[in-house]
Amino acid sequence: MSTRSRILRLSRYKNAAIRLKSLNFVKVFSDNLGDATGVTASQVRKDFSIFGISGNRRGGYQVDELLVQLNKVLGKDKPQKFIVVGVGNLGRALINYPGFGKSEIRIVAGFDIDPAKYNRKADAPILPIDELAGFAKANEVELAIIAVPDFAAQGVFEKLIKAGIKGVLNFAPIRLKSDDNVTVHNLNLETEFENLIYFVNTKTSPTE
Amino acid sequence: MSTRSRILRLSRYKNAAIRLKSLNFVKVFSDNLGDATGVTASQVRKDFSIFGISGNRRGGYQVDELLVQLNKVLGKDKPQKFIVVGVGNLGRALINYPGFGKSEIRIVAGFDIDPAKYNRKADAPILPIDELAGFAKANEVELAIIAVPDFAAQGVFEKLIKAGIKGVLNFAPIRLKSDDNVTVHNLNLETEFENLIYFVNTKTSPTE
DNA sequence: TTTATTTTGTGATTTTATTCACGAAAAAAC
DNA sequence: GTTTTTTCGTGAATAAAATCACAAAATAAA
Ligand SMILES: NC(=O)c1ccc[n+]([C@@H]2O[C@H](COP(=O)([O-])OP(=O)(O)OC[C@H]3O[C@@H](n4cnc5c(N)ncnc54)[C@H](O)[C@@H]3O)[C@@H](O)[C@H]2O)c1
Ligand SMILES: NC(=O)c1ccc[n+]([C@@H]2O[C@H](COP(=O)([O-])OP(=O)(O)OC[C@H]3O[C@@H](n4cnc5c(N)ncnc54)[C@H](O)[C@@H]3O)[C@@H](O)[C@H]2O)c1
Repeated sequence: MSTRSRILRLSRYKNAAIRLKSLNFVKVFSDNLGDATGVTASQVRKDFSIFGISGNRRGGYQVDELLVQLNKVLGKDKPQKFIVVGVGNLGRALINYPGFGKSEIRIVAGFDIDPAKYNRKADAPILPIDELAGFAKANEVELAIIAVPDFAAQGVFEKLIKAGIKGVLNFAPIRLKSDDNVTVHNLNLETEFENLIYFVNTKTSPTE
Repeated sequence: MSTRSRILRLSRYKNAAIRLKSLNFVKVFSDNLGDATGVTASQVRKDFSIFGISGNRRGGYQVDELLVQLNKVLGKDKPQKFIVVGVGNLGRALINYPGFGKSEIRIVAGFDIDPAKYNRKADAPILPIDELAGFAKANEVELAIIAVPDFAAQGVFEKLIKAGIKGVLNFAPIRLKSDDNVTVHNLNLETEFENLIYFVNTKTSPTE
């Protein structure tokens, strides 16, 4: 019923709806959302139908109402707290990114092993890794981002599990395995680069 | 024949093969690669079969030979030059990432509108955006990364097209459209966060 | 009010992707 | 040298995803 790509599409519909709302749309049609996200109108309707999101025949979807429903499905009707482990180039970019603020994503702390990174005064404090479990429990955080080097990722993952973390977004280029207790999404940027390279090379290749 | 997710899998097989090679494996089986990447062995063999990558019955695949073939399919048998537009938090993280060096991905320059970012002396110089077209043509770069704020992304995209860029990896949270001349991969990190939130929330939800 | 038009919602159909299953080849064991 | 074991390669079968197509509802027009 709920596959990864279907949920990714719902997020995109939500983003498209936000954009259309900012252009003063009051209602949108499946056709608009399809155009904005690059899928067919019936794909949009089928996705909505599966989550019980309904509109009005001939009237489309009320943007405000649609956003409420999408946010509800996506679990974004309440703030979601994340911690970041590894405050290097990437970790810092995520912590400093103000765009998450607009959404309900809150990065509440960073953890590192390098004392030079510590900063207890920042909005999202940067703390020693030893304080991870205590912080996560005290603040009821169950989502984490791994942004440490590949060789450190498995160890950090195990610490996160012990700290009661339930979901991990892993940027290190190794595959961490999900299990019943912890959902892991591995996001390998290098793989995304390679994918682009492939499609550019095959399209421009003079042999076809 | 060649779909996006199939190519993503090939990249993962390649990464797995590199890791197994570093563990002194000389040959690998479809079963090993499946385990390492989270797919079935027959998926691995089918993917290989589609690209004419073959091994030996009972002997599996010679790691070195496999890597040569995978790199060839993926277009990674030669260095691939990228430029980054927008040298902010994310752009800087990408430019400074040494991990791309090991692979054949080379970020050869950054471009920005903020003079405070310029630095002609760096290995990958940071240059004014006006020099983009000249640089891209002089250095035969056809791949680019967009790491500017959302409102600037469409404008930058059009400049990249004029500069003869053929492939774009877009980190700004708006959907840029590919056409026959330019391949675009939109990578929305917020969407990835939302996806994780959904799966964690639905799994831990006490209602099911 | 009646008729025409538009757009949803969803089963039926088609397309695409994955897995199954087994013959053939290669290596190992006997 | 023969038999057994293992693993590939791939066509056939199954499963999953996307699209089609159309009745039903809602609105607008007449
Ligand atoms: N920067 C990029 O653009 C980029 C691109 C692709 C992939 N990645 C991946 O993302 C991850 C982070 O990359 P980065 O460029 O930010 O690396 P980085 O080296 O800049 O930062 C890593 C940080 O992790 C900290 N660290 C190391 N071991 C730790 C541990 N055991 N516990 C807590 N903290 C620890 C280090 O002190 C450092 O601050 C890496 O796995 C990298 O391969 C990064
Ligand atoms: N930082 C993150 O973790 C993160 C997370 C999700 C999405 N993103 C997206 O990635 C993009 C970059 O994010 P960031 O945090 O690095 O932003 P940033 O504000 O730190 O940097 C943006 C850079 O782009 C430059 N710029 C602005 N307009 C430009 C133009 N027309 N031409 C050239 N350069 C221009 C700015 O001078 C700045 O250096 C944004 O679209 C953001 O939404 C970032």
